[in-house]
Amino acid sequence: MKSQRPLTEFQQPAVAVDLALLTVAERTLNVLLIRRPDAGIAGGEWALPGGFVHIDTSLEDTVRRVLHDKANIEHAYLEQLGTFGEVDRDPRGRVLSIAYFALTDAQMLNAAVSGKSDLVIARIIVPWEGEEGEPVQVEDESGNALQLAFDHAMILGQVVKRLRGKLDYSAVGFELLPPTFTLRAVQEIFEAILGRGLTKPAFRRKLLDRGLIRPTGKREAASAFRPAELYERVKSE
Amino acid sequence: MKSQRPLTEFQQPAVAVDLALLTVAERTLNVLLIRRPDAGIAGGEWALPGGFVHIDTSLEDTVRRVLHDKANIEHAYLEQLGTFGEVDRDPRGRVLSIAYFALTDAQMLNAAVSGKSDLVIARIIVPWEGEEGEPVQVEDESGNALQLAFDHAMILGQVVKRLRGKLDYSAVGFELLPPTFTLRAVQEIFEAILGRGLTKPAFRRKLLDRGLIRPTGKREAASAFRPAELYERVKSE
DNA sequence: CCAAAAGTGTTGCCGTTACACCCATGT
DNA sequence: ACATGGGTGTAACGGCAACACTTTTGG
Repeated sequence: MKSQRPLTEFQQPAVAVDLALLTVAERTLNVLLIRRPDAGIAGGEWALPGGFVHIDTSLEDTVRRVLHDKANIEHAYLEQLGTFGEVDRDPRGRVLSIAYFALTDAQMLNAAVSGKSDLVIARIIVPWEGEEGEPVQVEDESGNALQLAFDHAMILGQVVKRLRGKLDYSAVGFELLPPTFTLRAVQEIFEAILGRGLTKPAFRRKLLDRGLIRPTGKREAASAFRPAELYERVKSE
Repeated sequence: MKSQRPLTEFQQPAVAVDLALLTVAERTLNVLLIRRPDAGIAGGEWALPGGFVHIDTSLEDTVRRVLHDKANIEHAYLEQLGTFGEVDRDPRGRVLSIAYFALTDAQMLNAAVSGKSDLVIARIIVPWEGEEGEPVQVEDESGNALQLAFDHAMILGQVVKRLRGKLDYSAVGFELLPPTFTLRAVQEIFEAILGRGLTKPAFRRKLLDRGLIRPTGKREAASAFRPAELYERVKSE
Protein backbone atom coordinates (compact mmCIF):
# COMPACT_ATOMS: atom_id res chain seq x y z
CA MET A 1 0.00 0.00 0.00
CA LYS A 2 2.77 2.39 -0.82
CA SER A 3 0.92 4.28 -3.53
CA GLN A 4 -1.85 6.83 -3.22
CA ARG A 5 -3.37 5.85 -6.58
CA PRO A 6 -3.25 2.10 -6.47
CA LEU A 7 -6.23 1.55 -8.68
CA THR A 8 -4.29 2.11 -11.88
CA GLU A 9 -0.79 1.13 -10.88
CA PHE A 10 -1.02 -2.56 -11.73
CA GLN A 11 -3.01 -4.52 -14.20
CA GLN A 12 -5.80 -5.96 -12.14
CA PRO A 13 -7.61 -9.29 -12.37
CA ALA A 14 -11.22 -9.33 -13.45
CA VAL A 15 -13.71 -10.14 -10.70
CA ALA A 16 -16.83 -12.23 -11.05
CA VAL A 17 -19.33 -13.81 -8.72
CA ASP A 18 -20.56 -17.36 -9.27
CA LEU A 19 -23.74 -18.59 -7.68
CA ALA A 20 -24.62 -22.13 -6.67
CA LEU A 21 -28.39 -22.11 -6.30
CA LEU A 22 -29.40 -25.31 -4.52
CA THR A 23 -32.54 -27.10 -3.58
CA VAL A 24 -33.51 -30.60 -2.53
CA ALA A 25 -35.93 -32.64 -4.61
CA GLU A 26 -36.63 -36.34 -4.53
CA ARG A 27 -34.20 -36.84 -1.67
CA THR A 28 -31.33 -35.44 -3.71
CA LEU A 29 -29.37 -32.21 -3.75
CA ASN A 30 -30.00 -30.24 -6.94
CA VAL A 31 -28.25 -27.25 -8.42
CA LEU A 32 -29.18 -24.77 -11.12
CA LEU A 33 -26.78 -24.77 -14.06
CA ILE A 34 -26.62 -22.68 -17.19
CA ARG A 35 -25.44 -23.98 -20.54
CA ARG A 36 -22.51 -22.18 -22.12
CA PRO A 37 -22.97 -21.27 -25.81
CA ASP A 38 -21.48 -23.81 -28.18
CA ALA A 39 -19.32 -21.21 -29.91
CA GLY A 40 -17.40 -19.83 -26.94
CA ILE A 41 -14.95 -21.00 -24.34
CA ALA A 42 -16.07 -24.16 -22.56
CA GLY A 43 -18.81 -24.35 -25.17
CA GLY A 44 -21.59 -26.79 -24.44
CA GLU A 45 -20.42 -27.31 -20.88
CA TRP A 46 -22.53 -26.43 -17.87
CA ALA A 47 -21.64 -23.67 -15.45
CA LEU A 48 -22.83 -21.97 -12.31
CA PRO A 49 -24.62 -18.75 -13.21
CA GLY A 50 -22.33 -15.79 -12.68
CA GLY A 51 -21.62 -12.20 -13.53
CA PHE A 52 -18.92 -9.59 -13.29
CA VAL A 53 -18.66 -7.20 -10.38
CA HIS A 54 -19.23 -3.64 -11.56
CA ILE A 55 -17.37 -0.82 -9.97
CA ASP A 56 -20.43 0.67 -8.29
CA THR A 57 -22.10 -2.55 -7.14
CA SER A 58 -21.46 -4.36 -3.89
CA LEU A 59 -20.86 -8.09 -3.88
CA GLU A 60 -24.24 -8.84 -2.35
CA ASP A 61 -26.00 -6.71 -4.93
CA THR A 62 -24.06 -8.40 -7.70
CA VAL A 63 -25.22 -11.79 -6.50
CA ARG A 64 -28.80 -10.58 -6.28
CA ARG A 65 -28.53 -9.29 -9.83
CA VAL A 66 -27.38 -12.73 -10.99
CA LEU A 67 -30.16 -14.37 -9.01
CA HIS A 68 -32.73 -12.12 -10.65
CA ASP A 69 -31.37 -12.00 -14.19
CA LYS A 70 -30.33 -15.60 -14.65
CA ALA A 71 -32.51 -17.56 -12.24
CA ASN A 72 -35.71 -15.49 -12.11
CA ILE A 73 -35.64 -15.54 -8.32
CA GLU A 74 -36.08 -12.52 -6.09
CA HIS A 75 -35.46 -13.80 -2.60
CA ALA A 76 -33.32 -16.64 -1.33
CA TYR A 77 -30.96 -17.39 1.51
CA LEU A 78 -27.51 -16.21 0.42
CA GLU A 79 -24.11 -16.92 1.89
CA GLN A 80 -20.59 -16.26 0.70
CA LEU A 81 -18.58 -19.43 0.23
CA GLY A 82 -15.13 -18.16 -0.65
CA THR A 83 -12.97 -16.70 -3.36
CA PHE A 84 -11.12 -18.74 -5.94
CA GLY A 85 -8.13 -17.15 -7.56
CA GLU A 86 -5.86 -19.65 -9.28
CA VAL A 87 -4.19 -17.90 -12.20
CA ASP A 88 -5.32 -20.47 -14.76
CA ARG A 89 -8.80 -21.25 -13.48
CA ASP A 90 -10.45 -19.45 -16.42
CA PRO A 91 -9.01 -19.83 -19.93
CA ARG A 92 -10.29 -16.41 -20.92
CA GLY A 93 -7.76 -14.71 -18.68
CA ARG A 94 -7.31 -13.87 -15.04
CA VAL A 95 -10.72 -13.97 -13.42
CA LEU A 96 -11.26 -14.16 -9.70
CA SER A 97 -14.47 -15.86 -8.69
CA ILE A 98 -16.23 -14.93 -5.49
CA ALA A 99 -18.51 -17.90 -4.96
CA TYR A 100 -21.85 -17.67 -3.16
CA PHE A 101 -24.50 -20.24 -2.58
CA ALA A 102 -28.24 -19.75 -2.35
CA LEU A 103 -31.00 -22.02 -1.07
CA THR A 104 -34.70 -22.27 -2.00
CA ASP A 105 -37.42 -24.84 -2.03
CA ALA A 106 -37.98 -27.07 -5.01
CA GLN A 107 -41.27 -25.56 -6.17
CA MET A 108 -39.78 -22.06 -6.30
CA LEU A 109 -36.89 -23.22 -8.40
CA ASN A 110 -39.02 -25.30 -10.74
CA ALA A 111 -41.34 -22.38 -11.36
CA ALA A 112 -38.48 -20.00 -12.03
CA VAL A 113 -36.73 -22.28 -14.44
CA SER A 114 -39.70 -23.53 -16.48
CA GLY A 115 -39.43 -22.51 -20.09
CA LYS A 116 -35.78 -21.42 -19.95
CA SER A 117 -34.08 -23.82 -22.29
CA ASP A 118 -30.50 -22.95 -21.35
CA LEU A 119 -31.08 -23.79 -17.69
CA VAL A 120 -31.17 -27.18 -16.02
CA ILE A 121 -31.76 -28.34 -12.51
CA ALA A 122 -29.07 -30.96 -12.13
CA ARG A 123 -28.65 -33.65 -9.51
CA ILE A 124 -25.50 -33.50 -7.42
CA ILE A 125 -23.63 -36.77 -7.02
CA VAL A 126 -21.25 -36.68 -4.08
CA PRO A 127 -18.54 -39.32 -4.50
CA TRP A 128 -17.18 -38.97 -0.96
CA GLU A 129 -18.40 -39.15 2.60
CA GLY A 130 -18.15 -36.78 5.51
CA GLU A 131 -16.65 -33.37 4.95
CA GLU A 132 -13.82 -34.02 2.55
CA GLY A 133 -14.85 -31.30 0.13
CA GLU A 134 -13.61 -33.03 -3.02
CA PRO A 135 -15.21 -32.19 -6.40
CA VAL A 136 -18.66 -33.57 -7.17
CA GLN A 137 -20.40 -34.79 -10.29
CA VAL A 138 -23.70 -33.64 -11.73
CA GLU A 139 -26.27 -35.37 -13.90
CA ASP A 140 -29.58 -34.47 -15.51
CA GLU A 141 -32.96 -35.94 -14.60
CA SER A 142 -32.32 -38.92 -16.88
CA GLY A 143 -29.05 -39.75 -15.20
CA ASN A 144 -26.77 -38.46 -17.97
CA ALA A 145 -23.53 -36.97 -16.68
CA LEU A 146 -23.07 -33.26 -17.35
CA GLN A 147 -19.68 -31.68 -17.95
CA LEU A 148 -18.98 -28.80 -15.57
CA ALA A 149 -17.00 -25.79 -16.80
CA PHE A 150 -13.94 -24.23 -15.13
CA ASP A 151 -13.46 -25.22 -11.48
CA HIS A 152 -17.14 -25.40 -10.77
CA ALA A 153 -17.12 -29.08 -9.78
CA MET A 154 -14.65 -28.15 -7.05
CA ILE A 155 -16.67 -25.12 -5.96
CA LEU A 156 -19.77 -27.28 -5.67
CA GLY A 157 -17.82 -29.73 -3.57
CA GLN A 158 -16.97 -26.92 -1.19
CA VAL A 159 -20.63 -25.92 -1.01
CA VAL A 160 -21.63 -29.44 -0.01
CA LYS A 161 -18.89 -29.50 2.58
CA ARG A 162 -20.05 -26.19 4.03
CA LEU A 163 -23.67 -27.31 4.14
CA ARG A 164 -22.81 -30.57 5.87
CA GLY A 165 -20.80 -28.67 8.43
CA LYS A 166 -23.45 -26.07 9.21
CA LEU A 167 -26.52 -28.25 9.10
CA ASP A 168 -26.48 -29.29 12.73
CA TYR A 169 -25.76 -26.04 14.49
CA SER A 170 -27.46 -23.53 12.20
CA ALA A 171 -30.85 -23.14 10.58
CA VAL A 172 -29.76 -23.38 6.93
CA GLY A 173 -31.72 -26.58 6.41
CA PHE A 174 -35.03 -24.77 6.69
CA GLU A 175 -34.14 -22.46 3.83
CA LEU A 176 -34.71 -25.41 1.50
CA LEU A 177 -38.31 -25.87 2.64
CA PRO A 178 -41.56 -24.07 1.85
CA PRO A 179 -43.17 -21.96 4.60
CA THR A 180 -44.95 -24.94 6.11
CA PHE A 181 -43.62 -28.47 6.04
CA THR A 182 -43.77 -31.86 7.72
CA LEU A 183 -41.10 -33.29 9.97
CA ARG A 184 -40.59 -36.03 7.42
CA ALA A 185 -39.75 -33.37 4.83
CA VAL A 186 -37.12 -31.86 7.12
CA GLN A 187 -35.56 -35.25 7.64
CA GLU A 188 -35.37 -35.83 3.91
CA ILE A 189 -33.58 -32.51 3.50
CA PHE A 190 -31.06 -33.49 6.12
CA GLU A 191 -30.52 -36.94 4.66
CA ALA A 192 -30.04 -35.52 1.18
CA ILE A 193 -27.40 -33.09 2.38
CA LEU A 194 -25.59 -35.50 4.66
CA GLY A 195 -25.82 -38.37 2.22
CA ARG A 196 -26.87 -40.90 4.85
CA GLY A 197 -29.97 -42.07 6.68
CA LEU A 198 -31.04 -40.79 10.09
CA THR A 199 -33.17 -42.48 12.73
CA LYS A 200 -36.59 -40.94 12.90
CA PRO A 201 -37.33 -40.57 16.63
CA ALA A 202 -33.95 -39.11 17.47
CA PHE A 203 -34.22 -36.69 14.60
CA ARG A 204 -37.67 -35.47 15.54
CA ARG A 205 -36.79 -34.82 19.14
CA LYS A 206 -33.55 -33.05 18.45
CA LEU A 207 -35.38 -30.84 15.99
CA LEU A 208 -38.24 -29.97 18.31
CA ASP A 209 -35.96 -29.42 21.30
CA ARG A 210 -34.11 -26.72 19.42
CA GLY A 211 -37.25 -24.60 19.44
CA LEU A 212 -36.81 -23.38 15.88
CA ILE A 213 -40.09 -24.74 14.61
CA ARG A 214 -43.68 -24.86 15.87
CA PRO A 215 -46.72 -26.96 14.91
CA THR A 216 -49.38 -25.05 13.02
CA GLY A 217 -52.28 -27.32 13.95
CA LYS A 218 -52.93 -27.96 10.28
CA ARG A 219 -52.13 -31.16 8.46
CA GLU A 220 -50.89 -31.98 5.02
CA ALA A 221 -53.64 -32.45 2.45
CA ALA A 222 -52.88 -35.14 -0.10
CA SER A 223 -51.80 -38.35 1.52
CA ALA A 224 -52.66 -41.95 1.03
CA PHE A 225 -52.51 -42.64 4.76
CA ARG A 226 -52.32 -40.72 7.96
CA PRO A 227 -51.50 -37.07 7.16
CA ALA A 228 -48.60 -35.54 9.04
CA GLU A 229 -48.76 -32.31 10.99
CA LEU A 230 -47.52 -29.17 9.28
CA TYR A 231 -44.88 -27.11 11.05
CA GLU A 232 -43.58 -23.59 10.51
CA ARG A 233 -40.44 -21.76 11.54
CA VAL A 234 -40.69 -19.64 14.64
CA LYS A 235 -39.62 -16.13 13.76
CA SER A 236 -36.28 -15.44 15.40
CA GLU A 237 -36.37 -12.53 17.84
CA MET B 1 -20.93 -13.93 -19.40
CA LYS B 2 -22.21 -12.80 -22.75
CA SER B 3 -18.93 -11.32 -23.95
CA GLN B 4 -15.80 -13.08 -25.16
CA ARG B 5 -13.60 -10.22 -23.91
CA PRO B 6 -15.01 -9.49 -20.51
CA LEU B 7 -11.79 -8.29 -19.01
CA THR B 8 -12.04 -4.86 -20.54
CA GLU B 9 -15.76 -4.40 -20.94
CA PHE B 10 -16.48 -2.90 -17.54
CA GLN B 11 -14.46 -0.80 -15.19
CA GLN B 12 -13.32 -3.31 -12.60
CA PRO B 13 -12.80 -2.93 -8.86
CA ALA B 14 -9.27 -3.12 -7.51
CA VAL B 15 -8.47 -6.28 -5.56
CA ALA B 16 -6.33 -6.50 -2.45
CA VAL B 17 -5.60 -9.12 0.18
CA ASP B 18 -5.50 -8.19 3.85
CA LEU B 19 -3.77 -10.42 6.35
CA ALA B 20 -4.55 -10.84 10.02
CA LEU B 21 -1.43 -12.41 11.50
CA LEU B 22 -2.30 -13.63 14.98
CA THR B 23 -0.54 -15.12 17.91
CA VAL B 24 -1.24 -15.62 21.60
CA ALA B 25 1.02 -14.02 24.21
CA GLU B 26 0.41 -13.48 27.90
CA ARG B 27 -2.95 -15.22 27.67
CA THR B 28 -4.21 -12.72 25.10
CA LEU B 29 -4.86 -12.78 21.36
CA ASN B 30 -2.44 -10.49 19.53
CA VAL B 31 -2.41 -9.24 15.96
CA LEU B 32 0.26 -7.65 13.81
CA LEU B 33 -0.66 -4.15 12.61
CA ILE B 34 1.10 -1.70 10.36
CA ARG B 35 0.95 2.04 10.80
CA ARG B 36 -0.36 4.04 7.88
CA PRO B 37 1.75 7.06 6.90
CA ASP B 38 0.58 10.32 8.44
CA ALA B 39 0.23 12.02 5.08
CA GLY B 40 -2.12 9.60 3.34
CA ILE B 41 -5.63 8.28 3.69
CA ALA B 42 -6.40 6.99 7.17
CA GLY B 43 -3.09 8.57 8.19
CA GLY B 44 -1.76 7.52 11.56
CA GLU B 45 -4.31 4.76 11.88
CA TRP B 46 -3.39 1.10 12.16
CA ALA B 47 -4.20 -1.45 9.50
CA LEU B 48 -3.83 -5.11 8.69
CA PRO B 49 -0.90 -5.61 6.34
CA GLY B 50 -2.10 -6.01 2.80
CA GLY B 51 -1.22 -5.81 -0.85
CA PHE B 52 -2.78 -5.73 -4.26
CA VAL B 53 -3.36 -8.85 -6.31
CA HIS B 54 -1.25 -8.77 -9.45
CA ILE B 55 -2.53 -10.27 -12.65
CA ASP B 56 -0.08 -13.15 -12.66
CA THR B 57 -0.14 -14.02 -8.95
CA SER B 58 -2.55 -16.38 -7.25
CA LEU B 59 -4.29 -15.35 -4.06
CA GLU B 60 -2.23 -17.69 -1.92
CA ASP B 61 1.00 -16.39 -3.43
CA THR B 62 -0.14 -12.83 -2.88
CA VAL B 63 -0.72 -13.54 0.79
CA ARG B 64 2.66 -15.20 1.08
CA ARG B 65 4.24 -12.15 -0.51
CA VAL B 66 2.57 -9.92 2.09
CA LEU B 67 3.67 -12.28 4.84
CA HIS B 68 7.24 -12.12 3.62
CA ASP B 69 7.50 -8.46 2.68
CA LYS B 70 5.58 -6.89 5.53
CA ALA B 71 5.89 -9.36 8.37
CA ASN B 72 9.28 -11.01 7.73
CA ILE B 73 7.74 -14.43 8.07
CA GLU B 74 8.22 -17.32 5.69
CA HIS B 75 5.91 -20.04 6.92
CA ALA B 76 2.65 -19.85 8.81
CA TYR B 77 -0.73 -21.51 8.85
CA LEU B 78 -2.90 -19.65 6.32
CA GLU B 79 -6.63 -19.68 5.80
CA GLN B 80 -8.98 -17.59 3.75
CA LEU B 81 -11.56 -15.77 5.83
CA GLY B 82 -13.78 -14.12 3.25
CA THR B 83 -14.09 -11.27 0.82
CA PHE B 84 -15.35 -7.83 1.76
CA GLY B 85 -16.76 -5.72 -1.02
CA GLU B 86 -18.87 -2.84 0.23
CA VAL B 87 -18.62 -0.01 -2.27
CA ASP B 88 -17.50 2.55 0.30
CA ARG B 89 -15.24 0.43 2.47
CA ASP B 90 -12.08 2.16 1.21
CA PRO B 91 -12.09 5.95 0.70
CA ARG B 92 -9.47 5.66 -2.06
CA GLY B 93 -11.97 4.03 -4.39
CA ARG B 94 -13.49 0.67 -5.01
CA VAL B 95 -11.23 -1.92 -3.44
CA LEU B 96 -12.28 -5.47 -2.73
CA SER B 97 -10.46 -7.08 0.15
CA ILE B 98 -9.89 -10.79 0.29
CA ALA B 99 -9.11 -11.35 3.94
CA TYR B 100 -6.85 -14.14 5.18
CA PHE B 101 -5.62 -14.96 8.62
CA ALA B 102 -2.33 -16.53 9.62
CA LEU B 103 -1.19 -18.09 12.87
CA THR B 104 2.27 -18.40 14.46
CA ASP B 105 3.79 -18.68 17.86
CA ALA B 106 4.72 -15.63 19.85
CA GLN B 107 8.50 -15.99 19.60
CA MET B 108 8.39 -16.18 15.82
CA LEU B 109 6.35 -13.03 15.59
CA ASN B 110 8.42 -11.12 18.12
CA ALA B 111 11.61 -11.97 16.28
CA ALA B 112 10.19 -10.96 12.93
CA VAL B 113 8.88 -7.64 14.14
CA SER B 114 11.83 -6.47 16.25
CA GLY B 115 13.32 -3.30 14.89
CA LYS B 116 10.49 -2.49 12.51
CA SER B 117 9.14 0.77 13.82
CA ASP B 118 5.97 0.88 11.72
CA LEU B 119 4.76 -2.47 13.06
CA VAL B 120 3.09 -3.26 16.36
CA ILE B 121 1.86 -6.42 17.96
CA ALA B 122 -1.46 -5.27 19.36
CA ARG B 123 -3.70 -6.94 21.90
CA ILE B 124 -7.18 -7.83 20.72
CA ILE B 125 -10.01 -6.85 23.06
CA VAL B 126 -13.18 -8.79 22.29
CA PRO B 127 -16.22 -6.91 23.65
CA TRP B 128 -18.65 -9.79 23.12
CA GLU B 129 -19.04 -13.41 24.09
CA GLY B 130 -19.60 -16.55 22.09
CA GLU B 131 -19.56 -16.30 18.32
CA GLU B 132 -21.30 -13.03 17.61
CA GLY B 133 -18.60 -11.77 15.30
CA GLU B 134 -19.00 -8.07 16.11
CA PRO B 135 -16.02 -5.71 15.64
CA VAL B 136 -13.21 -5.81 18.17
CA GLN B 137 -10.88 -3.23 19.71
CA VAL B 138 -7.10 -3.26 19.79
CA GLU B 139 -4.61 -1.73 22.18
CA ASP B 140 -0.84 -1.54 22.49
CA GLU B 141 1.23 -3.15 25.20
CA SER B 142 0.62 -0.19 27.51
CA GLY B 143 -3.12 -0.45 27.18
CA ASN B 144 -3.59 2.54 24.84
CA ALA B 145 -6.40 2.08 22.33
CA LEU B 146 -5.34 2.01 18.69
CA GLN B 147 -7.51 3.32 15.87
CA LEU B 148 -8.10 0.71 13.18
CA ALA B 149 -8.36 1.79 9.53
CA PHE B 150 -11.13 0.92 7.06
CA ASP B 151 -13.30 -2.04 8.11
CA HIS B 152 -10.44 -3.87 9.77
CA ALA B 153 -12.05 -3.92 13.22
CA MET B 154 -14.94 -5.83 11.65
CA ILE B 155 -12.65 -8.18 9.76
CA LEU B 156 -10.78 -8.99 12.98
CA GLY B 157 -14.09 -9.71 14.67
CA GLN B 158 -14.83 -12.25 11.96
CA VAL B 159 -11.42 -13.84 12.46
CA VAL B 160 -12.08 -14.29 16.18
CA LYS B 161 -15.48 -15.74 15.41
CA ARG B 162 -13.97 -18.21 12.95
CA LEU B 163 -11.26 -19.26 15.38
CA ARG B 164 -13.73 -19.81 18.21
CA GLY B 165 -15.84 -21.92 15.92
CA LYS B 166 -13.02 -24.10 14.64
CA LEU B 167 -11.04 -24.50 17.80
CA ASP B 168 -12.83 -27.59 19.08
CA TYR B 169 -13.09 -29.70 15.96
CA SER B 170 -9.92 -28.74 14.11
CA ALA B 171 -6.24 -28.46 14.93
CA VAL B 172 -5.82 -24.72 14.39
CA GLY B 173 -4.96 -24.14 18.03
CA PHE B 174 -1.63 -25.92 17.68
CA GLU B 175 -0.54 -23.52 14.94
CA LEU B 176 -0.08 -20.91 17.65
CA LEU B 177 2.43 -23.05 19.56
CA PRO B 178 6.11 -23.80 19.10
CA PRO B 179 7.10 -27.34 18.02
CA THR B 180 7.07 -28.63 21.58
CA PHE B 181 4.82 -27.30 24.31
CA THR B 182 3.21 -28.12 27.61
CA LEU B 183 -0.43 -28.96 28.11
CA ARG B 184 -0.74 -25.83 30.20
CA ALA B 185 0.38 -23.79 27.19
CA VAL B 186 -2.28 -25.36 25.02
CA GLN B 187 -4.92 -24.55 27.58
CA GLU B 188 -3.81 -20.93 27.70
CA ILE B 189 -4.14 -20.73 23.92
CA PHE B 190 -7.66 -22.08 24.09
CA GLU B 191 -8.64 -19.77 26.91
CA ALA B 192 -7.25 -16.75 25.11
CA ILE B 193 -9.22 -17.53 21.97
CA LEU B 194 -12.45 -18.48 23.69
CA GLY B 195 -12.24 -15.66 26.20
CA ARG B 196 -13.14 -17.83 29.18
CA GLY B 197 -11.56 -20.23 31.62
CA LEU B 198 -11.55 -24.00 31.18
CA THR B 199 -11.24 -26.68 33.84
CA LYS B 200 -7.87 -28.33 33.72
CA PRO B 201 -8.61 -32.07 34.04
CA ALA B 202 -11.38 -32.08 31.47
CA PHE B 203 -9.26 -30.11 29.07
CA ARG B 204 -6.24 -32.39 29.38
CA ARG B 205 -8.20 -35.53 28.81
CA LYS B 206 -10.17 -34.26 25.85
CA LEU B 207 -6.93 -33.12 24.28
CA LEU B 208 -5.10 -36.39 24.80
CA ASP B 209 -8.07 -38.49 23.70
CA ARG B 210 -8.04 -36.77 20.32
CA GLY B 211 -4.68 -38.34 19.59
CA LEU B 212 -3.27 -35.23 17.93
CA ILE B 213 -0.36 -34.84 20.32
CA ARG B 214 2.18 -37.15 21.91
CA PRO B 215 4.50 -36.79 24.93
CA THR B 216 8.17 -36.40 24.02
CA GLY B 217 9.58 -37.68 27.31
CA LYS B 218 11.35 -34.38 27.85
CA ARG B 219 10.33 -31.73 30.30
CA GLU B 220 10.34 -27.98 30.25
CA ALA B 221 13.56 -26.42 31.48
CA ALA B 222 13.05 -23.23 33.39
CA SER B 223 10.41 -23.60 36.05
CA ALA B 224 10.13 -22.54 39.62
CA PHE B 225 8.32 -25.76 40.55
CA ARG B 226 7.57 -29.11 39.06
CA PRO B 227 8.37 -28.99 35.35
CA ALA B 228 5.63 -30.12 32.98
CA GLU B 229 6.06 -32.69 30.26
CA LEU B 230 6.70 -31.42 26.76
CA TYR B 231 4.39 -32.63 23.99
CA GLU B 232 4.60 -32.50 20.21
CA ARG B 233 2.08 -32.82 17.42
CA VAL B 234 1.75 -36.22 15.82
CA LYS B 235 2.29 -35.86 12.10
CA SER B 236 -1.01 -36.46 10.34
CA GLU B 237 -0.97 -39.37 7.96
C1' DC C 1 9.03 -30.03 54.89
C1' DC C 2 6.43 -26.67 52.30
C1' DA C 3 4.69 -24.27 48.27
C1' DA C 4 3.13 -24.64 43.80
C1' DA C 5 2.02 -26.71 39.91
C1' DA C 6 1.58 -31.35 37.36
C1' DG C 7 -1.30 -35.02 36.76
C1' DT C 8 -5.22 -38.86 38.03
C1' DG C 9 -9.70 -41.19 39.83
C1' DT C 10 -14.45 -40.86 40.48
C1' DT C 11 -18.84 -39.24 39.98
C1' DG C 12 -22.79 -37.36 37.90
C1' DC C 13 -25.12 -34.85 34.31
C1' DC C 14 -26.95 -34.44 29.78
C1' DG C 15 -27.49 -34.98 24.89
C1' DT C 16 -27.91 -38.56 21.58
C1' DT C 17 -29.01 -43.14 19.89
C1' DA C 18 -31.51 -47.33 19.35
C1' DC C 19 -35.42 -50.09 19.56
C1' DA C 20 -39.97 -51.19 20.63
C1' DC C 21 -44.34 -49.83 20.68
C1' DC C 22 -48.80 -47.28 20.13
C1' DC C 23 -51.79 -44.10 17.31
C1' DA C 24 -54.43 -42.05 13.50
C1' DT C 25 -56.20 -42.17 9.05
C1' DG C 26 -57.99 -43.60 4.23
C1' DT C 27 -59.34 -47.46 1.61
C1' DA D 1 -60.32 -54.45 9.62
C1' DC D 2 -55.85 -53.45 7.95
C1' DA D 3 -51.98 -51.48 5.88
C1' DT D 4 -49.04 -47.59 6.28
C1' DG D 5 -46.72 -43.94 7.87
C1' DG D 6 -47.01 -40.53 12.01
C1' DG D 7 -45.65 -40.04 16.59
C1' DT D 8 -44.01 -41.45 21.76
C1' DG D 9 -41.76 -44.17 25.92
C1' DT D 10 -37.82 -46.03 27.71
C1' DA D 11 -33.39 -47.63 28.45
C1' DA D 12 -28.40 -47.70 27.40
C1' DC D 13 -24.34 -45.47 25.82
C1' DG D 14 -20.75 -41.96 25.73
C1' DG D 15 -18.77 -37.33 26.03
C1' DC D 16 -17.83 -33.91 29.13
C1' DA D 17 -17.53 -31.13 33.45
C1' DA D 18 -16.72 -30.76 38.15
C1' DC D 19 -14.33 -31.86 42.29
C1' DA D 20 -11.26 -33.95 45.30
C1' DC D 21 -7.21 -36.07 45.51
C1' DT D 22 -2.25 -37.67 44.81
C1' DT D 23 2.38 -36.86 42.87
C1' DT D 24 6.45 -34.45 41.65
C1' DT D 25 9.82 -31.02 41.90
C1' DG D 26 12.62 -26.67 43.69
C1' DG D 27 13.64 -24.05 47.55
